[in-house]
Amino acid sequence: MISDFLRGEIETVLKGLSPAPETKKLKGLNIKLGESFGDYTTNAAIILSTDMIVYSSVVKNPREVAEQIIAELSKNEKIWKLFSKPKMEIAGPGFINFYLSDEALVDELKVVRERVGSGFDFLRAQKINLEFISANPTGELHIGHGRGAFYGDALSNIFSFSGAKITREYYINDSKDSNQIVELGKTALGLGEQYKTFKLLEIIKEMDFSGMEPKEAGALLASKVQEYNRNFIEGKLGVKFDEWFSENSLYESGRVEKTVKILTDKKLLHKKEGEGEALWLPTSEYGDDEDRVVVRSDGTYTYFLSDIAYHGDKFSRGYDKVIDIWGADHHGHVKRIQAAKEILGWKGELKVFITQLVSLKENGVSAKMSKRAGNVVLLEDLVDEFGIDVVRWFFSDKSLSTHMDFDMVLAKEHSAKNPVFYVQYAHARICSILEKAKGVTPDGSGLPDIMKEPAARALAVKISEFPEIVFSIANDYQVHKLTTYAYELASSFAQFYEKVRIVEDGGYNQGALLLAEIARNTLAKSLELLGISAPESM
RNA sequence: GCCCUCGUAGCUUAAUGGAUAAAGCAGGACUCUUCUAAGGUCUUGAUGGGGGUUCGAUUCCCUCCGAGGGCACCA
Repeated sequence: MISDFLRGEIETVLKGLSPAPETKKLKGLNIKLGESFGDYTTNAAIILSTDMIVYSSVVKNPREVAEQIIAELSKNEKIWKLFSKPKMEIAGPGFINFYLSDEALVDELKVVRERVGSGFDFLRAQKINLEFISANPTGELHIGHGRGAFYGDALSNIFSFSGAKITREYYINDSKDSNQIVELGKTALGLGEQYKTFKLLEIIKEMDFSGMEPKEAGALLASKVQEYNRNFIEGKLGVKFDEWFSENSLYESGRVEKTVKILTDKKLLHKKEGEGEALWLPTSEYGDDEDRVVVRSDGTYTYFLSDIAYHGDKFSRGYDKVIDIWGADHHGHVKRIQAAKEILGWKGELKVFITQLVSLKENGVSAKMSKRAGNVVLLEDLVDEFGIDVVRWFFSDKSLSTHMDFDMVLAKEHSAKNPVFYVQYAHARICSILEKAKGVTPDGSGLPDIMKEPAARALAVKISEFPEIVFSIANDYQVHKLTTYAYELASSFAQFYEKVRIVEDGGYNQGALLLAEIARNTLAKSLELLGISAPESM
């Protein structure tokens, strides 16, 4: 990647300066992709300038420092080839802007072309487990689940595409002894109201619970609900999992029991004065607000205990990284599970991402969305109403921490002119053009020529950003950057399309044809990673 | 009361501490004899209030105001 290479070279130059900047300062070094300020831009001279002024006997301003950096970089043959001297400019308070040479841009295009097919190796050999959705088997998925679902799916795709070995996992809270299963059973038997929804009643109607205890009825109903949810997730949402992990299996396999034994053997559990026979794990010594009960006074196990057993199981499978994507209502669990990891010394990294809830607006008034109240908006209804592509885009173009306002009225208006159609339309357009040029294999010789056209060059630059975007997301998990990128890429193509004719009288503009093809493939890959279809005609 | 998020244009959202705060929708004005006008061009319009750190703050810190979520021997 060019920005990566550039960063390395600039750091080398900076470290070679006298006096050398503090490491702290180097952390503020930026290499940014830009449009109005060069293809790449850096603040190297600015972050340094205060040091220079303080330490050097000769006072220098950032622009002077920038000149010095450019002079050093110019001695580097590779840099020279990439940018060439007149293409490094000082601007503003001392930013250095780099303009790629056309040759370098063409080379980069060819790299992207190949990588779109083969993938990257940013996360090569990393084993990562991603657990997401994990909706309770007590009801259908609501729109809040959509965030974790689409985010987790796209992030998994991007990790895989970056060379990691991914396990997508779904945890099923089907422990037979849990209160929620018992409550579900009561509802099944007509003895309770918990989790009662229209759909649940429909399912109950088709089943026979006669003669069952609440516990049994609940377990049976939960398995039915789970089956329904799984079909929905795999079918309508198009989200696939490698592992559907049952909480109950942890009990059946003795994993939970074993966890208690480990904790007991290590003398990690304790009773509390005046708090009965309950056994506590001292999570407060590891950052949690208070200690947590793992074995209740009556000897039964808490959810936290099975969760420890579950995470212990995940880590025992040898992942470099274990990622949990939880809803905002679980944020209070983050500290305790992190504490459990410290206490038990699991090897590897544990990351927990919290997806903020989706709030519902009706006629401008915010309404609550609670699974147990009647006021639920089901994800399935949303998908049926707007289509999976629109819903995925709508959910994926926002950062996870955004408190998303879902206004049904606005969404309906929005869907007609949704950005996702714009992106898909650009893809379909290119396909249509390429169809006309079927049988023509552009050899790439026309590429340097077409770079002289600003709109073509701008498109090429946008395409060359693709590796940077993937790399960036693989490292900071900000999936929404990909929707932004896909839109910008589509927009760059639309502008290119206005300016450059690809199919000409009796022939083709070879450079433009190849550029369009690369744009198409990059666009298709971006959509694929997001789990959104790339239609060939619209 | 404590903890976690969030507050940016009329609306929905962007912006690893950087240059003129960026898009879409909505509003206004143009643009098809041309490979898909679901397109292109131009335009109106914003960082909740107050302090602080910094050469530079939407971003970091403090405080106030407002919104959502969580504070079980439920899951």
